[in-house]
Amino acid sequence: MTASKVISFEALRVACKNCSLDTLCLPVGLTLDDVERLDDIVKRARPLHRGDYVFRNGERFRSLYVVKTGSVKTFAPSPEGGEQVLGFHLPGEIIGLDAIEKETHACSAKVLETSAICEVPFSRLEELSSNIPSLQHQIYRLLSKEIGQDTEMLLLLGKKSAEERLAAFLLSMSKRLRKRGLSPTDFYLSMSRHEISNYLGLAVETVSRLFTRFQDEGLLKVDRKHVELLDLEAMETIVARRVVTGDRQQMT
Amino acid sequence: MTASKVISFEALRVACKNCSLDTLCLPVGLTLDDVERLDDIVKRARPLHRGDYVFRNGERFRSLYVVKTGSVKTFAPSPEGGEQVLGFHLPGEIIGLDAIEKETHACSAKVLETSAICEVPFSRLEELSSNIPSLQHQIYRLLSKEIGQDTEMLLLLGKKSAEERLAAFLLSMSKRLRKRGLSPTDFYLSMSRHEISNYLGLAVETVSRLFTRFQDEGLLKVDRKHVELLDLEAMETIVARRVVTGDRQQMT
DNA sequence: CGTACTATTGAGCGCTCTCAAAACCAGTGG
DNA sequence: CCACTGGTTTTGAGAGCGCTCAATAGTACG
Repeated sequence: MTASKVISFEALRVACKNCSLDTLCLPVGLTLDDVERLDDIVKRARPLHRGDYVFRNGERFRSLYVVKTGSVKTFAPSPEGGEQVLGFHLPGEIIGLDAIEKETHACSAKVLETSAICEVPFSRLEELSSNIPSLQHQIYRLLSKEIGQDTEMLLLLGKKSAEERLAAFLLSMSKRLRKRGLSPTDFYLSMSRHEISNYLGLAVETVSRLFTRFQDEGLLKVDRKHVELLDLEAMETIVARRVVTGDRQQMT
Repeated sequence: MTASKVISFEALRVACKNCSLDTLCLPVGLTLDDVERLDDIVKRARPLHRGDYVFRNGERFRSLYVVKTGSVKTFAPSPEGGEQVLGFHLPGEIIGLDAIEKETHACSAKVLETSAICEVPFSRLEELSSNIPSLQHQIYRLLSKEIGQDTEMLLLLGKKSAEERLAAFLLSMSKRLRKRGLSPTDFYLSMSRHEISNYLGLAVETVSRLFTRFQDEGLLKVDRKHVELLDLEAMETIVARRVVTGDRQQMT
């Protein structure tokens, strides 16, 4: 909490000319000067096209990447050619956090549509964070947040039915779009059914059937990649239904 | 990489009188002086008994905790009284990393057997890390590692069969015990079948049946909580078998 | 206007869950 | 020492969810 000119969230957004820098900043604690220094190390967003890689499994880790526009999927290619989709990343979200430890990317990242991606060289970010405590704190928070999200996903995959998984997925998209000022009820999915099903640990056919069923039940309208959520509340109910399957007591 | 007296891994272990400090340190980059300062902020390990809480869901986040001896389970209690087991933590492992962001513990941690737990006040650790770049780096790595582990677990729950899950669980225990210098093939499980099944997203009965089957197949011997792994290689094969279910190609 | 891919729909099967009961274990008090 | 009790673990039988296989429909692109 450096005393000098602490900037507001809005000022911050303006200050971030070339990148979704607000992802890395908190609305408090960073001075305009700090933001400028941060801005300096962020490389200009380069536009990537559908199918382009942001980074590949096995590459040496050098930078974090922030999605500015578009969307990215991360996935772990398995030897036999199959892949496990690990996540979908929307504007404002950071990818590459899992590679810090081993200094090698354990997964690949591919853009799903034409996207602008900012590169943040990690070593320089690290240096900078040594000198700006609130930036350091923000990075700790970011990493911690990622852990929290993984934990939620873990719960989803471990304990929830196909229905609950798809509902949770759609609600997650909805909330993240809302956060970026986009419509939380009317959007296009940039990923295929196959990718969704892979991500959710389901078969493509199951996902397809569920979309149809949700539509029949009036929860949403779906046409190809275009989704319109009609009853967010009902979907919340589906997700919250049962957190744990058949759980009697538990001592310990 | 401060030039002065950089200590070795062994020296480090010796220097850590009251805690598994090596978890927080890297064998390189920290001077003896650094380690002492780190040691100063770590509170003496207090012994907890089976069923005691390290922290509870909803409590304000103040500290990270390092398991020195014994074992801990973390879990997210669900409203209806059920719980979702999030992880089991062995000596040398850190818990609480997911609470940094929200400054509130989103899960609870309970010791499974008599255990010694070190407390590391996070704000002091954070301060210290501002002044010791290599400590900062190590914390980034720790957080990143946690993300990587969650990702692996995610893959496990999303895509693997009951058989593969239990094998992966046992191998994970085995590897972690080996890392601490304990027998990787002969050990006692401090958690109940119920907790294992909950963790793996399976029914208790399924886990029980699998233990029996693994034993029949000569993979292990099991008696109550005592497990003896007889064929680590075969178990590795089971886990690696199929990373992704029914995955044809995938374009994009 | 085909070609290739993606999405949907249908039928059948298998893995894992659920329900139910028995076996086993640990601790308690007679 | 043994019966009693509450708990955990094991074992068995049956059902259902979601997967697999297969075919059809719809869509994008050359």
